[in-house]
Amino acid sequence: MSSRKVTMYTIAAETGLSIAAVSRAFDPHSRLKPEKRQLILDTAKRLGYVQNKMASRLSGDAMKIGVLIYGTLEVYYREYVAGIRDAHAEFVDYKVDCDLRLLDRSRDALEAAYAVLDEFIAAGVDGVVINGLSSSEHTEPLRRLADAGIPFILLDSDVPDSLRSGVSMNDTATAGRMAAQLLSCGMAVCGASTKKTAVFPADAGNLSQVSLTDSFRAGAAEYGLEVVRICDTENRTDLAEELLEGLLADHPDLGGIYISSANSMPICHRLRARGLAGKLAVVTSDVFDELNGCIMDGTVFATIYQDPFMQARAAFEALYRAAAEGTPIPERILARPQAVLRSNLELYTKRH
Amino acid sequence: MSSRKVTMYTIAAETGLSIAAVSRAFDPHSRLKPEKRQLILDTAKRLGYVQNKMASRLSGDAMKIGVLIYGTLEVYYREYVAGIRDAHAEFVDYKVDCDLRLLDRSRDALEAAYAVLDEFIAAGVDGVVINGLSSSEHTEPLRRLADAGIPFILLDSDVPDSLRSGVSMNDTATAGRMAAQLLSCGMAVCGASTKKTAVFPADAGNLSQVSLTDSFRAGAAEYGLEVVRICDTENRTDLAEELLEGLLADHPDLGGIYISSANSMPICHRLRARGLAGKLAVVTSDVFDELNGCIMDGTVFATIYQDPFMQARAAFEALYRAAAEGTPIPERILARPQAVLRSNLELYTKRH
DNA sequence: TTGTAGGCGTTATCAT
DNA sequence: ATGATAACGCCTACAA
Repeated sequence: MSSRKVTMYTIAAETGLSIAAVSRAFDPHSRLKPEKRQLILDTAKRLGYVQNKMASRLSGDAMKIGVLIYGTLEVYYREYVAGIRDAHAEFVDYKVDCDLRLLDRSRDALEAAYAVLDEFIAAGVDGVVINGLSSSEHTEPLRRLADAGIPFILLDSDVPDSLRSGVSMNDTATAGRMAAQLLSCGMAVCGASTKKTAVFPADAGNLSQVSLTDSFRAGAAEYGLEVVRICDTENRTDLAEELLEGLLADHPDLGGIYISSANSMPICHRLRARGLAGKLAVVTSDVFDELNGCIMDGTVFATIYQDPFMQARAAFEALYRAAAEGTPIPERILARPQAVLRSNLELYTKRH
Repeated sequence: MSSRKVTMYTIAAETGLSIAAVSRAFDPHSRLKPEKRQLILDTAKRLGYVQNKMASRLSGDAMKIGVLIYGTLEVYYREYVAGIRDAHAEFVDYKVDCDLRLLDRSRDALEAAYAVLDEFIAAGVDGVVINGLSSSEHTEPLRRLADAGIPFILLDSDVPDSLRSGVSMNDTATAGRMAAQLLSCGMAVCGASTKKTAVFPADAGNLSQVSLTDSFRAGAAEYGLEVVRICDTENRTDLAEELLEGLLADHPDLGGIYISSANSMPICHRLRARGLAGKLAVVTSDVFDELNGCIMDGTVFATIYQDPFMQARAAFEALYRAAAEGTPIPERILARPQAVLRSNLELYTKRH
């Protein structure tokens, strides 16, 4: 079939120039007489030459990407870890190392997390992925990375003034609207008597949560729902229950609830205890073992999967390409939120 | 920072053996004194050695994967092409070539498609992806590939007795159940007066369509729907319309329709013309430009995206890994069907 | 500015 | 059975 694979040598032979000249022609930083460069680039195009990044990385220096996950619960950050490992596996042959640090808020102090960032700086990593430092109080330590010239991507939620290179997160603008439409469906199925709904965000200090609440509001208007209350749970289990009780007392005819955080279990339990499971439509976020039963028995009508696996995977990949190929880091990498109902839950409970 | 990266040379130095011996130790086909091999494998594990497939492919022979798409409409196979190109791009550095042949049923004869397969055999490709030859009448030409010892994966639908290595398709068992649940939601939202539904499969000779119909039936039972008719459209536009008229004549109180093929436009047009748009719940398959308007205006309540991009991508990847790394080809590669409603349609109408 | 030569990690071809 | 050694495709000092 046709001729041999066209390499730099093919071009060198064609043009009568040296292999080094050909190599330099493709490196903008390298100096080469413009006419020679042009000749090389032209014949390269004519011959259909494609650079083999494999070979080029082979002789290049190894690089390292640091990952800091400062998580809350293992079930939540497990997918992040899986996504990072997957991306690393894809690029490991290109001589990328991955320094993955897993800290748990319940055991490890915030200082430990900051210390990891400093270690990354000291080690001279080529990029960093960070999850769990998503509020403006962490701006200063994050900026130290930026000051050191190390690009970093925040995972899950943004801190715009941290000078991060980008964010990899769920498409919250769409997810909230999906939640509204699904909730309206669930309410129709439940036979809710009103269009009254309420939202339970995790924490008003988290920009993703704010965006979800906002886009849910927009979706509610579009699908004819009324939003009677926003119940900020401050990430506390007890507060979530308390707020639910107050909500139901004030609105006994409530038709639906959207829980934008992963703090849905206490609410589901209260609803069951009060015999309201299935009488009220509930839309939640994320997929995790504890929630599955609620979806199967109808306590929860639908949940929105935020694809943390892809979020993490894409963040790592962007940093690798930036370091290895000079590709600019996109400011926003958005994962596609997916509707999970009883009929397709099974596809989200097992490994990829 | 530990020591340097551990390579085969590290192991050779550690064990005092030659680099060649180390290389052989990892190749089962290569002969080497068992004790030496064991020593090498042990120290490799101890040192945390990981093989660099990049370097190994560098010195290895180039390979080629053939792709035959015998499609119906550009909008349908465009995603297949994109998925193939994406996979090829990921592995191009590993010296894989991709011979992509695009035929169109409306222009190219079946013989042309068969001829492509023979060309692949003659060229000695290392694997083939095939779409559009998904009925048992094509068994014989497909077997010629198998006889030549060339592994191949069918895309979209299976022909079990073709001796294919595997199939890459949508998870039809789940998709049908999703369709049923979504249809029941849509019917609740529409305020349908009955639970009567009907299915419009493409073609009873296509196993994927059969599976979708079956799983829809199962889902219908689960969600309390009645299936009053299966309308086999035989892939014909005119027949679809005709069957719809007959269906509505017999069941004027029909509540919902599930169209498992991509032949949904004629039905949508008829429904609109009869003023039934939005009065009846409709669940369709796939995402393509023409359908978007129907989703936005409520003629179609939901559609099920079958992720042809991933189907193609995964097929190519499986063949590459089989040829390059000896990984066994999974018999079934299943893409995750996704629910697309008005609120998230936008995420499916633009490029990845 | 340009060319030569060595190295990156592995496999394959020769000898031995 | 085993060990040198030459590719593989590219980059980069180093030299000219």
